[in-house]
Amino acid sequence: MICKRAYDGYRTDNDRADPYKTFPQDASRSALADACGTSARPTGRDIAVSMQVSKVGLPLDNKLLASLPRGDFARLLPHISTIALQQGAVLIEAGDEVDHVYFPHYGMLSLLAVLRDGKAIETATVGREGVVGAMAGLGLYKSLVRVVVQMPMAASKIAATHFRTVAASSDPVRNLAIRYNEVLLSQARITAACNALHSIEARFCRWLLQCADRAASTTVPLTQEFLAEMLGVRRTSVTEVASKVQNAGAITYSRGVIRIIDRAALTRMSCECYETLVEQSATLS
Amino acid sequence: MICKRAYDGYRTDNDRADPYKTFPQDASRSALADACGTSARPTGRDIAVSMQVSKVGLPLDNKLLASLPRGDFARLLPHISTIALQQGAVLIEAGDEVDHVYFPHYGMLSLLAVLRDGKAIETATVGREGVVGAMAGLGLYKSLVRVVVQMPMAASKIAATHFRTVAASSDPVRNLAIRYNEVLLSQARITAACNALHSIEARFCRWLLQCADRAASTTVPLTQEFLAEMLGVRRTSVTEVASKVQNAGAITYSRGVIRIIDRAALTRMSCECYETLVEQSATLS
DNA sequence: GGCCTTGTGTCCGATTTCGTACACCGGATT
DNA sequence: AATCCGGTGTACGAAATCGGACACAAGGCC
Repeated sequence: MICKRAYDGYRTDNDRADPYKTFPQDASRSALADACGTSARPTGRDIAVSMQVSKVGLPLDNKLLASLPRGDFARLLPHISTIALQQGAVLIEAGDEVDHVYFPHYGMLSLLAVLRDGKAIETATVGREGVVGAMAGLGLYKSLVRVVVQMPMAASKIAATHFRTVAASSDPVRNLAIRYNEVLLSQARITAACNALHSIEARFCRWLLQCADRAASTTVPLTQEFLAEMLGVRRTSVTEVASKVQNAGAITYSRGVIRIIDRAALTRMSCECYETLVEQSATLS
Repeated sequence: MICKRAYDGYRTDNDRADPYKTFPQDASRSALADACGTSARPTGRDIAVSMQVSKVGLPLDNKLLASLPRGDFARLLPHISTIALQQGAVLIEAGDEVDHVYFPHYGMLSLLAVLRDGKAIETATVGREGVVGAMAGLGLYKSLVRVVVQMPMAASKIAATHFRTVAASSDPVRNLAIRYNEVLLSQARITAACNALHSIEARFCRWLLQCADRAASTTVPLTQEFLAEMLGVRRTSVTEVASKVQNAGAITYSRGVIRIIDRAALTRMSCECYETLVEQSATLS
């Protein structure tokens, strides 16, 4: 039963206790979800982890943070800690209180709508151009979506209370949240249309393109099972289209790693939605 | 070809010139899309149209306007005109400048994502609990969706420039826009999930329930063709499920009028999304 | 009354996607 | 080297949905 697969699989009792929950299939991977707890302000104490800075990036790698006026950014900075996130981790669960705001440095988060039967489906993705949980700084306290980590990544993390305080007296910070929310809205709408009108093959290709952009790489480290969840289809359907796309020469893949060989071909096999997403995102930023 | 049907059908050259565009099939209906131009403040001049007030409602019929503090509402009021809208009218076209903000008094608007091939699909609906175009008051000038009138209705209309001016110095007005945007986001996400995971039958039923709520009536004045557009499916698919739902005793219908006979049965045949929509909307308001 | 137009019903084969079961394969573990 | 397990391939019938064609029916209009 789908219900069982999706729900029990993704939310065990263990998961609930651990804020950096992992999907079962990731249990065997190296546990790199250790919050570094490094203030971005380099103090003596932090020199020890400076090696990790290159690994986890800097707050200014996030485009929204980078776009803030110096003064406003400076007010957020003391509250920022940098955190590494493990692939598959559930950053925020649907229905939970949003108590932190996350600004990705690199990598990709997915926002999933969660149905009562436990099925979950992607409604938007967030990379270093965005933020999740920012509306918690403007009065919305409960998340309506599940936020999962699509690939190993790092982010700046700010307690919602701190973010709220700064936002209350900083127009740029408030506007950042509002404007990015508009991007999320646009993405959700396009996803709604795409889900209703486009084939699995087209959606599969669209998703790979997005993901490759976010990874800034032609290699996408994802299993077909994972992808099937995102697209809301059977795993075997993904296998079928993946195989077809591979035969067409656009990608190769093997055991959890998909490589894009011919981006143009992939674009041709995808729907217009990829381009629309890029365009609208640009328009709104 | 769907493309031809949807696109050419819905945007002729005539349509472009007329701000209150109508769908072709509505051309024969009485043209009641006359903007009343009545300020809600009853001046002597307006007594002549006071008969129409009961027909078109009052600004305070809109729940968002009604929720505003007296003072803030008073600042919007001078700029409000009341307008009647014809079923099928396109209030805002995707890509167009948003130069007015609309607060429905009753009835229902649909927000449609428009694809390049002209196909359009519903991503959210707005009734008297909401507003469209409000983000134009916060820096977003171009609409990313098409807004169409689902049933004869009336709304308060404010020039975006005026709304912007008031919003700039009124927290409640600004918050209203931001908060309602959150509702639209929630709706779009649920729609995305529903489109991907639920059957046409379930979505058909969900839509009727929503529509009936907004109409505050058990009668929904819509053709199957129209509904098919909203759901992004073939007209004949709608006929099939409509017939099935009618045989189940939940509705009766005939030539553009659907009547809900057994709401409980209809709810049972619909997906959870109807309830989720209601809940999330309540949570966010 | 006859004629259109619009809305609905039905039928057809084609295609996509589903649900499920099971085989296979490769890398990690032991 | 043997084993295990997560990831992938495949097969099959069933169901949903599509695309398109066409017939029918209700109501307005002449």
